[in-house]
Amino acid sequence: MKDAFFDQVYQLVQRIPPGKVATYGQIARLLGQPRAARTVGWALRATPEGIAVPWQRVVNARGTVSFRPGSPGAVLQRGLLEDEGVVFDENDRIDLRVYGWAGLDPVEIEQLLRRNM
DNA sequence: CGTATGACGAGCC
DNA sequence: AGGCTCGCCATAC
Repeated sequence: MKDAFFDQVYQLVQRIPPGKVATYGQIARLLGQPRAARTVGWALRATPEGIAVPWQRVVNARGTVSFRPGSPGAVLQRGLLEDEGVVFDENDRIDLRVYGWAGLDPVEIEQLLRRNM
């Protein structure tokens, strides 16, 4: 497929339902690049403001926001998630067993990506 | 075309 | 437990 990895990330992240979160590594694995977690973060950082990508629904493997604590980005991401009903515990962590997104089947991934090439 | 850059993650200490 | 190192890899320059 001709789409750059970044675009694949955007396509998949748009499938995360409100109130659920996925991890960088999970997105990377679902796209068939299990070692590209950092690149997923890079892609989200570069998210075009024009398109509606729910970037706030992607957190790190520990269930925490990956911005420097107290930074504008961190406050914004947490606020957006809480507005969707996601709960942070006393350690600023999200229980992925509760709010973690199940992801998509390989077949669904293929269809999703093929649709946009 | 080589080097740098992380919104990561697993493992080691 | 919590911090630190080191590998990773698509892009940017």
